[in-house]
Amino acid sequence: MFHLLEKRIQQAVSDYIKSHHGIEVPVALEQPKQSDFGELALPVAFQLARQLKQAPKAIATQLAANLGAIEGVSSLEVAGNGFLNVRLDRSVYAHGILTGAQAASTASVGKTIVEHTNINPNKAAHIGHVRNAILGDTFVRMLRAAGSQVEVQNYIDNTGVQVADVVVGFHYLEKKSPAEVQQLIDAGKFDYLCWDLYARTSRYYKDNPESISWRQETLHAIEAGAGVQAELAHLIADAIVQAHIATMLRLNVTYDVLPRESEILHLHFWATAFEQLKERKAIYFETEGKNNGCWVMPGSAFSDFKEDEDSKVIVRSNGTVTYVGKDIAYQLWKFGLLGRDFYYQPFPHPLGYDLWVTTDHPVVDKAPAFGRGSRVYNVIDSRQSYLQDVVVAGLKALGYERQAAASVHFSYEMVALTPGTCIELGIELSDEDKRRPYVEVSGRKGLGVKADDLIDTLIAKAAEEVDSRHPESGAAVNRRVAGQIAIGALRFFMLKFTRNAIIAFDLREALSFEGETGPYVQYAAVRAGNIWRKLAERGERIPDFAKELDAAAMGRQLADEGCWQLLLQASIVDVAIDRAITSGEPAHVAKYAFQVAQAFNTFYHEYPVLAEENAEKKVFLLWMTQYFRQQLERTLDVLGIAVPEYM
RNA sequence: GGGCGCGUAGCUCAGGUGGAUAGAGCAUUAGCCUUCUAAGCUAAGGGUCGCAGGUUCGAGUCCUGCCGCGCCUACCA
Repeated sequence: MFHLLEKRIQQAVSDYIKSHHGIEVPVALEQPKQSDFGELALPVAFQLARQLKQAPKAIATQLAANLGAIEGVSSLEVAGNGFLNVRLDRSVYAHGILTGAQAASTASVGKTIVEHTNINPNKAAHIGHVRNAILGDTFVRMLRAAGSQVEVQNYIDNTGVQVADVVVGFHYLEKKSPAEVQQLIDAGKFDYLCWDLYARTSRYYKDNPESISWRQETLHAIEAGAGVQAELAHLIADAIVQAHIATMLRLNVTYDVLPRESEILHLHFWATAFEQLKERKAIYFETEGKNNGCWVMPGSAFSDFKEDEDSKVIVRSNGTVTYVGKDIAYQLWKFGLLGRDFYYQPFPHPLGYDLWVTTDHPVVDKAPAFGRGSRVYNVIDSRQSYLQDVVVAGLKALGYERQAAASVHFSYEMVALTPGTCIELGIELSDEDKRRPYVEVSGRKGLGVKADDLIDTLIAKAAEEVDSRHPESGAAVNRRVAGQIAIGALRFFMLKFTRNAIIAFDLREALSFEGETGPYVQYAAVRAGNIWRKLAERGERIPDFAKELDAAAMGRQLADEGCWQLLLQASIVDVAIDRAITSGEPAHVAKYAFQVAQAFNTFYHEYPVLAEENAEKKVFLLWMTQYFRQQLERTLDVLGIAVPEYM
C-alpha cells in the first residue's frame, strides 16, 4: 500500500513539473525524521531551485497550491525552507491494507543465480562460513520475496589443495586405508576429526618442508583420478559435504545444486574456456620474466592502473590451471556461455528438500535446467575481491560486456575473534595477537569456532530459558522451541551487521537474547499470537474485519496518532525489502524487523486489547494485532527465522 | 610502493541518491510484574561524527591532503 502511494505521488509530481516547467527530474521521496512532518517528504523544490532560479520555498508553495488532489493523500504542506510534506488519508490507507491493495511487482525477468557457502570440503564449518551462508541465504529469500526467480548454487572444490592436505594427513601421517577412513566416517563427527587433522598436517609441513611433495603427489593423483589418494579424496570430500549440508540445514539454509570442481575437470570445462580465452586474445603466453612459460592475463585488463601492474597467472608453467581459470569457466557456465553443461543426480542423502549434485556422466533421465542465469551474485569474502575482478575481466575480454556487468561480487568482511573470546575458548594466542582488536579465524591453524559447537551452545542456553519458563510443556516441544530461538539468535546476529563491517565475534554478545536480537523479534510475534490465543480460550467472538471495519471506522480509530504511527511502521515491509535488495544489505531487513518488533511492544503496552470496552475499538485493536503478527512473520521468514509456538 | 575498506556515545554498530533537532542495542542509574507471559516497557546521563582544508543555500554523507587500523597485492584457494 505504501509503495502504491509512493508511486502515485511521484507520478503526479513529475507529471506536473514536466507539463509546467518542461523539466524531467527523478522525484525523490523520503521519510521525514519527525512524524509530525507527515508520512512522506518531497525535497524536489531544492532540486528545481537551481534550474528555475527561484527560491525553494516559492517553488514548493506553487507546487502545493497547483498539484491538485491525489487519491489517498489528504494534504500537502510546505515546511522548512522548501520541503513539501505529504499527509496520507489514514482511512484510505488502512482500508487499502485490509483489502490487499498493492503496487505491481517490479521483479526483474530472467533467472538470478546466487552462489554462496562454498566451503572447502576438508573440515568442519566455522563461524566465517556461517556468515557467508546466512548472508547468501537471506539475500536469496529477499529476492524471492520480491518475486524474482532464483537458483542457489554451492560450489564444491573437492579436488583442491585443502582436500589434498587432509588426504596427506590420513595417508602419509596416519597411514589409514580407505576402508579405515570409511570406518571413521561411519563413527560420526568426521568433520571435527578432519578439522584437527588438517591443522596437524599444516603444522607438519611447516616443521618438515620437504614433505610438501606429498601434497603435489596427492594433487596429481586426484587430478588423474587414480590411486589410493584419489579414492581417499572422494571419500573425505563427499563425507564432509554431507556434514556441511546438514549443518547448514540446521540454520535453515538450503541449496538447489552443488556444482563440483571434479566435474569441471572431467567434463573439460576449462579446455573450452581456455580455447575461447586464447582465441579472443584475453590471455597470452609469457616468454620472459618471472611468469615465463605461463598463460597470463595482463594486469591492465582488471586494474585501472596502467604501468607496472602485475599480470595474473591463469595457467601455470607446468600446464595446470589456477583457481581463477576454473572460476572463469564456471562463471561462463553460469551465464550459459560455455557451450557445455554438467550432468546431474539427486543428492544421495535424504534432506527433506530437493538438492542436486553435478556428475560427469548421465545418471537420471531428467534433471532441472541449471545455469543460464541473467544475473549472478557470488557471495565471497572481501579478501577475494582481487580474484573476482580477474574473473569479471575475463568475461569482458571475451566480449561478454553485459554478463560482466551482471556479475556481482557480493562481498562481505570476515568474522574474527576478540582476544577475550579466544581466551574464553581456550585458544592460545601470541603476545602480538593479544594486543590486536581481533584475531582472524584460520582453518589451517585450527583456530576458530565451529558452527555446530556454536549452534549447540545456543540451543543449550535457549533450552535452559525455555524450560524455566515452561516447565509444564513437554521436553520435545521445549527442545524444538529452543532450537528455533537459537537459530533465530544466530541468524539475526550474523545479519545485524552491514556487509563490510568486520564482525569481532564476541561469544557473550552472540548468546544474548535481549535487545536487538532475533529472540526479541520472535518474542513480539509470539506475544501477538498470545492475544489471539487468549481470545479463543475465553470463547470470544472472532470478528470479521472486512465487514466490521469500513473506511469510516478506520478513520475514527486512526485519529489516534500512536496507532497510526504503529500501523504505518508495520506496513512498509516491502519498502524495507526493496531498499535492502537495491543496496545489497540484508542488514536493512534485520533492522526493520527489530523496529517493527519495537513498535509492536509499544502497542502491546499502550493498548490492552482484550480489556478494551469500546466494541469498535476492540475490533480495530484485534485487527492491528493480527496485522502486526502477519508482518512480523513475513519479515522473519525473509530472515530465515521461525516463529516459535510459545516463548 | 599500489589497490580496497574502516574510523560516529564507555562498548558493539545503524545512519538509501547531500536535507529539518546525529540514532539503536549493550553497559550504567532510577522506576514498572494481582494485568494480553518482564526474552518486555518507561525515563535519565552519555557526541569536536579521526584531523585539516574545500565544494554550496545546506556536509556524518561529496572532493583533496594528512593520521591511525585492517585486508589484498602467489605458478594457494
